[in-house]
Amino acid sequence: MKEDINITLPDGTKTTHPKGVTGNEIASSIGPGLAKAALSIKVNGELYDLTRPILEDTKIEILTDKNEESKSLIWHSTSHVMAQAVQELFPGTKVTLGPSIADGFYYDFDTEKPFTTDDLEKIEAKMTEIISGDHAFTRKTIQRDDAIKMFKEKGEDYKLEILSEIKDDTVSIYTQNDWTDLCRGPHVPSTSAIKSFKLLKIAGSYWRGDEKRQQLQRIYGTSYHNPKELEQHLKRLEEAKLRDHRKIGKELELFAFHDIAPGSPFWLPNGMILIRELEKYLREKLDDAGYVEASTPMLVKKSLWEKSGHWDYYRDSMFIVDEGEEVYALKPMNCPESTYIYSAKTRSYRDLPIRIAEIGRLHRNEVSGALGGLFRVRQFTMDDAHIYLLPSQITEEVSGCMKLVTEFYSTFGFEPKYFFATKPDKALGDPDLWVKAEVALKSALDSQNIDYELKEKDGAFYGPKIDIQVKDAIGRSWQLATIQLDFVLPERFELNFIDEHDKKQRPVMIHRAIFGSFERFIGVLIEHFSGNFPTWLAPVQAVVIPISEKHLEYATIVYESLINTGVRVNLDSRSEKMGAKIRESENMKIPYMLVVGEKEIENSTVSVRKHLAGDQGQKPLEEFIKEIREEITERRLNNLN
RNA sequence: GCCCAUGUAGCUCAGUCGGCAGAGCGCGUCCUUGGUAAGGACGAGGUCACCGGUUCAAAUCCGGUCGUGGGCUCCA
Repeated sequence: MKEDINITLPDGTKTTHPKGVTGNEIASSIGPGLAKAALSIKVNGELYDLTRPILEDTKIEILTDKNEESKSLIWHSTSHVMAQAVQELFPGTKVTLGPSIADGFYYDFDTEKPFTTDDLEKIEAKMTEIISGDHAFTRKTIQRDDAIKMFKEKGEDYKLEILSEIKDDTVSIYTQNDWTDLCRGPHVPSTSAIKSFKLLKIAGSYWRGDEKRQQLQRIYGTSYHNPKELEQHLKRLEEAKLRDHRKIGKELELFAFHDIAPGSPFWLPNGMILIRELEKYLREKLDDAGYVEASTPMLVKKSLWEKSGHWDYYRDSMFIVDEGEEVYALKPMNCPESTYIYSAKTRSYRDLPIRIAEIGRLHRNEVSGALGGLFRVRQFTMDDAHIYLLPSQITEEVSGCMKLVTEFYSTFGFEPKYFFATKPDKALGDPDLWVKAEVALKSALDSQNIDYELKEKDGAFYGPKIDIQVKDAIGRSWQLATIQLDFVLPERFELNFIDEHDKKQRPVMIHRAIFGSFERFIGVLIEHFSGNFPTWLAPVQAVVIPISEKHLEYATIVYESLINTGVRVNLDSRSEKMGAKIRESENMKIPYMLVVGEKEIENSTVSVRKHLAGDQGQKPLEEFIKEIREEITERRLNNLN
């Protein structure tokens, strides 16, 4: 006789089922509607196939397409269908890995001939055919040795490599429509759960992500149970494209790239305004936070890089200038040179912490395939700072850095998220100092009640760090700021200070950046704001639009009063119709358009039109000036995004 | 760096089978003087990324170089 097991439903209801009951059976016992909608079952927190027997007392949850988690099942299942389609269409193709990812799935194939865009259509057609067959995904547990035999017969070398790494005696395989893959699962019950899918792109990849190993062909796709969701997903991709900083940067004349300097932006006057405003804001903040500013040479002898260790580990990414007698290199980082500012004179413990900021232009010879718009460049400007301090000052100083970062980000509407990375296996520096520093960093986080994620062993070899990510207006995360402790550089450059007993001691060093690089940060800002910058950042803050030539005189008065109060304003005196001028100003995303005609001259007013918000009506000129000045000075967000 | 795609006017892009280089926007000149997202006419503007090959003939086909875009760390 079969024994019974107790199943607890999410609402707390307890039911009894025979041992070996499946998710399908439980769902049916609850209701036919649920049985039909069910995609998977969560057993003690682990996802199971609906056909997999449950063997012990447990809490369960039946998942339908309403649950986010079930999406990854659909994606993963679709990747199997795609792999089947590919192998049917292109015999001889070997399968490798095909996981679900953030918004879909991919599968990597080893194939003689790379796929083309036309192939994608063929593969999609074949997949549609397979899916319409309503084939069940069936799980089978088999002996590892049997699996090895099976995949050997199929010539699936990559699966054999995976099998050789699995230590269990048994492995699971999944079959749909006579096509079988080694897979941990779980899967949706049947291909019919895949209601809509799309293959998105073909890309190259490497087996195990290792460029020294076999080059593979990767196909990305996504799929949904609800066709509407696919539509929404594709729409989101379109929207992200509209925000692309490369597109907006061109339209708003912020920067340009030229073949003559791959990976290095040419900053156009409008983009330069962004840089200047950010620098200005940064410097205000740094002054308040007790920083001093320095500037170090861009081109230095290689002996510096030998001393810092970069020559051994970083040389491939450095631009080297060999002018005959001496080899120089363009600095890829500011830190080694910063130590020369510190050691320019004897430091007392009373002087610490010393906070040295540097807006430093750096060059890194990134491989050509890594470049991308402002996000990955060869020349960039870092908002760097190096803080020299006593070990006992770590908590307070790191707290200060985090406060600075948080304040900074709030100005842009970014929510920071913190990551605490601890000592990696390969680490240099005094182990005692590592322990103390990690405790100090943790207490800095705790003292400010900051939620953070622990990234164990993810610190730099020279010290633990706190990384800070922000989420932008459409929910994407960006890693921008970092606060890193360094025990190695002070050692290498023999930095010291005189302590209260007149003894030389070694300081600790903090590297910190708030927005990382101006280039990347501006790229993120462009996409975050969709180019609709808050007024304080907008390259042109207002444009005066006279209705006709008759109003040009008054328009000039308006224009000059704004100029005189420091507003970046244009006067559009062309003989165009007002509608055309407004259209162009809207396209250039200028925050304020000031229309002036007969009525405005009579009343000494301006008609204010706000970007994306439309006509705001008349307002005395003085009032408008006061308001825009306030908005700019307070660096207010405009909430247009 | 590697795989795929791609490069035509300042910008966005057409260019079929290899047969005289195109459009819209922008720019210049002139006309027009207007009330909240494009007024009109005329005109200038090209080493079809670069180098080589095939051909009577190349933007178009082939090879190479350079640039750009996507991907190459989401673990059966």
